[in-house]
Amino acid sequence: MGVHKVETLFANSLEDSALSDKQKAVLRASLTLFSEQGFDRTSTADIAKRAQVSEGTVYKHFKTKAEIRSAILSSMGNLVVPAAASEFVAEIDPQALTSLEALLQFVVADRLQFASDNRAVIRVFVQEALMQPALVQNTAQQLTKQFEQGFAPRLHQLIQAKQLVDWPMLRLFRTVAGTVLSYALPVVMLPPANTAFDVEQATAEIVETLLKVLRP
Amino acid sequence: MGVHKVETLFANSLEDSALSDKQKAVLRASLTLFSEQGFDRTSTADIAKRAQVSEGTVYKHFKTKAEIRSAILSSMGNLVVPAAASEFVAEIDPQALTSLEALLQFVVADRLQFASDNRAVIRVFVQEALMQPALVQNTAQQLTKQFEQGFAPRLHQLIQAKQLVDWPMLRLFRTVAGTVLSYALPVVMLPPANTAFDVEQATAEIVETLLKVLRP
DNA sequence: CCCATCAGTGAGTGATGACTCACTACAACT
DNA sequence: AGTTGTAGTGAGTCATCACTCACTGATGGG
Repeated sequence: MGVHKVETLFANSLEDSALSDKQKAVLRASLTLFSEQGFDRTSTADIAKRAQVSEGTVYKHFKTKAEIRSAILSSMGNLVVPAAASEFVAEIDPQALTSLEALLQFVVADRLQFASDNRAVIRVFVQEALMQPALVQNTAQQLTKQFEQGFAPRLHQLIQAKQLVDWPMLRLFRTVAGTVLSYALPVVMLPPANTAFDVEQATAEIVETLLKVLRP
Repeated sequence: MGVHKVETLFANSLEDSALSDKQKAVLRASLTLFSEQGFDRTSTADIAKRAQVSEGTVYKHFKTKAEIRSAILSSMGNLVVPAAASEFVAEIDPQALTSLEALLQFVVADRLQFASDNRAVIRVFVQEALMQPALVQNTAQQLTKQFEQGFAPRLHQLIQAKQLVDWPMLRLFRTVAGTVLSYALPVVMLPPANTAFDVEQATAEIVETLLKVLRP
């Protein structure tokens, strides 16, 4: 199923960028702390401590604390999300094309796994999105583009094959996203300990539900 | 449809409590600022300024800044949510019982209106919920209780009348909540200017979608 | 009329936290 | 060996912010 941990993609994307080990440690520590306590409640001293680095080092590469957040979020918004999405689109099993059920099966399982793997980053993202509408809009646009290129054509095929109800793309997207969200949200919001989450079972339930709606 | 603005219920609930006009102004200003900039980025000086009050006055009634937030959130969690919810349950048109469609129509329109009316408070709540899992769990419990008392019986009736698919209550809840969320989320996350939101049309679409899933 | 009470004031305080800078260690090149 | 460049250090600075307190003015009861 490929790499789904944004942390991993993030780390990989840092290998290329000429950052020293300590700088990477700073970014990793920041991501952890931001997701645990929030950006504002994380001091640069905290970051330095967690990264086992002096506070000066934190500022050697990043001019401000906000720049650290930017590094994480832009990596997320402009690099990781599209990367994950296109990887994801590219990965779609060609045979998944043939049946609505197989397509849903794949998409739903994939996104649930994504949500469950990336609690931390999602939390940072949501937190920031609440204060920066532009961030929401950018990401929405990115996703829309990916969706229109990767998905819409396949959906049109399914509609023509009378396997999929003939609704506007936005409505199809909403239906799937909403149902997936209703399972993913508790996983992201609650501590992992409280949520014994069975991706397979959830997927089965969601797909069953969606098939009822999405068949013509 | 009764009062749905949490701000209004909140204000009403303050009328009773023996707070002076200035104290109420403090709470109102705090709510606005918290929802606009977040709790951490709002200074007590900001609050005082917005409430047209000296900083000392802010601390006359509330011992700490966190106490202001508590006043807002607990009012939300322990008072307003149940109040709104039970008001809401009590309001359900008896005739709505007879048909699944009428019930959905009412519930969906009501919750959409709620989301659209209460962007500000919802944002404060989500922001805080990200850092306090306990808050999520408390609210979830409150809602569950209300749901089980107010809704579950009616749903059981509909199931027995073969009007509603025989799924566990949690799954029924998820289905409805997920679909409503897929319409409500953009409204809450994006600035109102960008979202010309037509509750009626959205309701119609959601109900149509839900009927497809929820019929046996 | 005087005193007590109390909401309200705003200058002040101590702590915190983002950011700086003079310095060190070390590697690479001449 | 000497020079230069670069990553890293951590004590120090300055602004901000949550919170305090000595004071004021208005209200009302005796």
